Amino acid sequence: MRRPITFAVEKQLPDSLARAGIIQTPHGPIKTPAFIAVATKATAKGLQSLQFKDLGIQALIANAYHLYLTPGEKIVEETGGVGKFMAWEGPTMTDSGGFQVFSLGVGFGKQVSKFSKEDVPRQAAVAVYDEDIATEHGKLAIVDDEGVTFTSHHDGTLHRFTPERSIEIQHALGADIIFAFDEFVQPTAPIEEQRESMERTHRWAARSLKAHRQNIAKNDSQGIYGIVQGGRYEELRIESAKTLAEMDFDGYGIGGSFSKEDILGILDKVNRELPREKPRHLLGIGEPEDIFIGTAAGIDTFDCVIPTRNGRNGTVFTAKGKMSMERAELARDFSPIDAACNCIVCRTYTRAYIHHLFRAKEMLGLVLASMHNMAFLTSLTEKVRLSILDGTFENYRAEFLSAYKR
RNA sequence: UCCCCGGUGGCGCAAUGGUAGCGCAGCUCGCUGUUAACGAGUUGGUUGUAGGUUCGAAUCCUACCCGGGGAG
Repeated sequence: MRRPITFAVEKQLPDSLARAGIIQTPHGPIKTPAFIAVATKATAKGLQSLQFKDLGIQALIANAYHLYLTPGEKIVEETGGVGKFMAWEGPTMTDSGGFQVFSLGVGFGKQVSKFSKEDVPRQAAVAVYDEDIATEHGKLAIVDDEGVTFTSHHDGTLHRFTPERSIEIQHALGADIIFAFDEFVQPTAPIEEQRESMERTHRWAARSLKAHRQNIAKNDSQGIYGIVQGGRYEELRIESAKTLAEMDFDGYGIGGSFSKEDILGILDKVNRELPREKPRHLLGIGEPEDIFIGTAAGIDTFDCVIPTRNGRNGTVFTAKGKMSMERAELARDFSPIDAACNCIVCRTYTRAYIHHLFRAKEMLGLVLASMHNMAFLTSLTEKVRLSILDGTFENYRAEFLSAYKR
């Protein structure tokens, strides 16, 4: 039986895990390494579907939790799936909602970060079921082995996700690639807590996989990725990768928490445990430096909110590093955002104009910055891909990073 | 001409006797499986002018200047 999602490695670098390949989906190919645009609520904030191709977007990732709450997965299903819903013909993914249930439930207002930071107060990163803390601000997320009960961040209503329910929702949403329902705990959680959470994630992975394979029609049109957890602990990460590798997923997501410093060290060890012939997706990470680190460690696809979020918030990427479009010195800068960039924004508008739009709080500024950032990340990832294909990856990496350091 | 109200950092305001705060603007920074067009930090003031009362004045008194309103 031919699976809906297949992966072919075109080129594997000899002394590295870096590789270039093609993921085939029912809605077309994804040439990897690839930067997947985040479209949580069926919109890549600020960008029109019509523009996606021009911005180098190959595929999108939407979110089961958000679309379940609004507008509801049934409505998306009735329109023909999340891609159709948002007028996008290409490949799509959906995240399972595991991350959101925690970060929006108990964690809301508590400054949850995937990255461990020393200055975050201990209780600030609580991401799991402390009922006292939860009810303190009316939020709730209680985990049991069956699933998780939580309140909607919209109206406080009570909901329950199980691995089976998450898969059912993702079936309705109809993306080409769906993700197993996983659990997320704070990066600073002690190893015992991480282990417990990881083992629960493994059980949920098996159930997610089973729920998917049992639905013949959906199994025929959608692929499913398992999610590696284990926090910042190398032994847990490796164990998680080994455990999931034995399950017959169509690909693997690397989720959860890292500290920026040890992401590389852990990542390539994790990927060595995963089946070479299956695609690997690094969930939610995608600063330019991360693309190189991830690729070198064997990651095939990335997704990240950073191009659109930073764009909306006035920060743009350039070959020489990040830059705030609101800086006073740009008032009379009539050059493009990035002279080395040939995206439509850089070919059309000046820094002075976009600076003005931000100062004037005109929404076009947010849109243009988001467009450029998206084009920057997809183009960077494509260049990474080409450099792998022609064997110049390490050169390109060194060249880019030396110019990029700000 | 007289009467009333008001003059506080770029703008809008607060502080009525104890040595001036806030919002916005400005400046800078941060955002990594998006409740985020968000969040954080920060520079600016001899309080219209000149005197006086007081241990001490943005606050009270006098004069003048400026703005707004009213009377004539």
